[in-house]
Amino acid sequence: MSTELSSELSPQYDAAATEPAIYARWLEHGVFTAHAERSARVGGDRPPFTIVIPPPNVTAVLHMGHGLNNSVQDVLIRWRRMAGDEALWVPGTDHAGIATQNVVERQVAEEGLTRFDLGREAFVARTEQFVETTGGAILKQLEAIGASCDWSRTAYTLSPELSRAVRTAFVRLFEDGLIYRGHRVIHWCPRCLTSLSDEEAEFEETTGALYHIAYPVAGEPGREVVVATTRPETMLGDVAVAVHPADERYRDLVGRRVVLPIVGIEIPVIADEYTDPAFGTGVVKITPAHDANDFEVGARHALPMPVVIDARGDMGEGPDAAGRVPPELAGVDRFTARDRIVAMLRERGALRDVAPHQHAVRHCYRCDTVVEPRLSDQWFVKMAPLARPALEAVRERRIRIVPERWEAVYVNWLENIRDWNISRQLWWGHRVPVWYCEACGGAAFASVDDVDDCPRCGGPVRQDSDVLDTWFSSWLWPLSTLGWPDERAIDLRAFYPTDVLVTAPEILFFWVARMIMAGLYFARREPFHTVYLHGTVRDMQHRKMSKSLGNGIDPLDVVARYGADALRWTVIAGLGLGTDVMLDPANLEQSFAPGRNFITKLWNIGRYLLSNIGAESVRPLRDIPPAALTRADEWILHRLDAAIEECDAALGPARPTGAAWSESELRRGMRLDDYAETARRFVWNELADWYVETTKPRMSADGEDRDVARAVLVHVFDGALRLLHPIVPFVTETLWQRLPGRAEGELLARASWPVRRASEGGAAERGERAGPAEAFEHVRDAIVAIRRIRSEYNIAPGQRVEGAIRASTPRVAAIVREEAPLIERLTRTAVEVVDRSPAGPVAHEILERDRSELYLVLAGAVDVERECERQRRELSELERQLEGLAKRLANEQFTSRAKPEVVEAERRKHRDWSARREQLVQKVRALCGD
RNA sequence: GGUCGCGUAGCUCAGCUGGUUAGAGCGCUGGUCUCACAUACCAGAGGUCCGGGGUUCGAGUCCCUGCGCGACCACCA
Repeated sequence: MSTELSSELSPQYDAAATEPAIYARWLEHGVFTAHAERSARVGGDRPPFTIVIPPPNVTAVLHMGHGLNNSVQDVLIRWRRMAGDEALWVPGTDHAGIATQNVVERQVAEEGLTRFDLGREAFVARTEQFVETTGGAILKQLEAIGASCDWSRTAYTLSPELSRAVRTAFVRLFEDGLIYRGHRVIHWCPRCLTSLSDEEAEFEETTGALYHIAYPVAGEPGREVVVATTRPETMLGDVAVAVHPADERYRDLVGRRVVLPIVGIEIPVIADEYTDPAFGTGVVKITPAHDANDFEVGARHALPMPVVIDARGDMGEGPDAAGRVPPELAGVDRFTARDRIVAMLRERGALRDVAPHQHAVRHCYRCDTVVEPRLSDQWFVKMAPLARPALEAVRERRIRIVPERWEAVYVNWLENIRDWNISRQLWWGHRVPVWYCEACGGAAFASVDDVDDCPRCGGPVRQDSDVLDTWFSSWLWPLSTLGWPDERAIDLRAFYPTDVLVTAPEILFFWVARMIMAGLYFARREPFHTVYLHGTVRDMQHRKMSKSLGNGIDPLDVVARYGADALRWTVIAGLGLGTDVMLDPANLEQSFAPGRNFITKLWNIGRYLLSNIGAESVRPLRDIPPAALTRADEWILHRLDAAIEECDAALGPARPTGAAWSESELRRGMRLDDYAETARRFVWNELADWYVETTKPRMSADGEDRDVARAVLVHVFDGALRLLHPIVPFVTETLWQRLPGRAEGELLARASWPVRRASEGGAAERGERAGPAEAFEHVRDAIVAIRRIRSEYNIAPGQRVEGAIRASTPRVAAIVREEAPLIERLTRTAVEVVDRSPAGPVAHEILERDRSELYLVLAGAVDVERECERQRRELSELERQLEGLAKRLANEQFTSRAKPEVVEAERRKHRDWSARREQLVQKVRALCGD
């Protein structure tokens, strides 16, 4: 990039060639690097503004979901950076236990091996190497979409620093009694060969069958009970059948025994409230080792818990299975076993019924295998004590969730929180920092540092072989990336708590809620004040984009074709609060047209500006005497102020003013689509469509006025580029570099966010300026009216016509008269202002006869008679409403019972409307002549 | 089964505490190569605000109900 003043801009903007160079320039100038010492929290003069990235899996490749998520974060970060905050966006990756291990296992499988063939150490080494060579590619890809992350702070959940944070957290929870070893039924993935947390075992609606099986009552030939089950194969592990204690039908059976078909052993009939008498036959089989509920029942009744299905999901061969699993079923896959058992039952006449059954079955969130409930020993975190403060943080508005409706989901989950299974039978991850002494057999202990000898007896120790759930490192992310557990770390002091967390609702429980718990528990502060949950990128059929459906869009492909700006603009402008973004993978052209077209528009405004300014320097706006400004100048400056104000309102406030969000702040801000739309409307519909057009004649005439137009144009375009930079950083930076007066090393990326010009002056000055700005609206209205009539009467653009305008007031007449040249230029209609002219319909008649003459009647905008009618209708409508309002205010019941502020609001409304009526009455009188 | 949400133009959605003529983008129709831009410009068409009832001077907005759809949670075998 050169900063030399150039009057030429290529006719087409070449994003692919420009963007990488601009990005390199930002890096070179260290624009993205945050300086902790500048944070007001450590004595600096800037409020910190921090976002931690939702770390993508280290082996992931960029997809549209990332594109959306990171565009949002970058908009916020760039906005705050320009607004003067010390902005920090922490990037990084997640080691992603199961996901990464699965990838490497697949590689190993291609060599005909399993991870067990390699052995733990070799497998982990191989995974490390794999991550080293191919991992983190996604971070490079984020650069392509313009992410302004502070790469000097890139973090990784399995790095030595973050591993230390993980161990410290584990040890603290362990010593506080919040981590315990539990023996119970958990979700087990027979393919990944590991346990899963409740959140990792996802429900999927499935149509299965409900099998009714007869269990003969022992010692009472001919009598039987029928149980219903969706999983007949688990019957091999049955230890009882249960009925409800109050169920009359089976009362006499309680305490008796029934014969378990196929296995042929006797099991007791027990009474337990868990049984629902209304479901099926009211008798339920109890398989404690393979069903979480049955486990509870089994525990209550001190029943044995034989395991009949092994870790791989095959019918077991272990000691428990002996005598229960028939030899012909041993080692058979659970689903095959189901079919065989059903066949065996049918053969023996024990199958009473098979009915289709709709139910939700849990699947592994990583490989989609049907989860097998399995009795095992796992590490759990006691969640209730952690959940309570997390609930309070949201209830007390120290954290807000946007959009608000997710708050209920959050609260609901936390109120019904269940303990978190954090151990995984994997090899890739943080190994559980618990050691067992082989010699003295004392209690297991946790340690931050590796342990070689038993601290009690000095004997040899053995570390727990499990690893921790990936999310056990992710939940520390806002802390660990900033230096925790070192409480004195400057980043931690300067940037924690962070500000906004941007993510998708899918990981509200997995990640967001747990981060809040961790922040409050380990650092006594909530980790952020805003959770922004955005929608999902979907195709035109509203399907989630996915590899398997082949309906994905590769963001890098979009960047290559239309540029990162086009991608960013399209997703940000299309992102209503909490709504999904629909894109058509089959038609990228159309999907990204809004972004591409808008960027082209910006580019062309830049071309116009530069071709009219050339290498000459331009006076700063503040050196232009206010009296020299034209109506159009005043108008566009006024519109810029309005745009700035609206953008600020759509985006902010950036943080709560107090310790918690106030009621009035709560629902404001984070409307990125409103911000984008406001900026777009300003640039396109106001700056380009109107202001630029008005400057054309001024540019071709020499003299003072040309300089004024140039000064205003540069000022306004500069403001527009600043306003748009967070969304489309590349093209705005490129254009901004070319504006007159740029010094070497000056970058838009760290220029200041625009402020309203009006706010610099006093209130009186603001009011004074509103006049000329409003006057231009009359000119605009006149032009639109003339164009419409020309279009209605099909007058060819080349054909000049004469028009007469009758204005509603002398003031409007004066404005139109003065601006006649401009009106003529923009409508190709010579206009004349007359005091008396034929009224609208008459004018049209003349027009029909002779198109060389066009009579227009202007009253604000349109023909006087229609306008008169319109105003009359409006007045009568207003009067009707006013009457109703008066009625309400006169109503004793209303004024005494309603809240005082409501009554006050109604009174105010009445006053406003009355004033409005006065205005209308005046207008109608002037317009209609009565 | 529980909780929450949604149904407004052909499509995707805005419409705050009820109040003038219900908006935007895309798409569509007609007209223009006007010296920054046809990836553009100008003009326009298009809505019984899901159905029914109620509250109100006034309902897209509040209440009830019916229909349709979605999300999250959940141990009904």
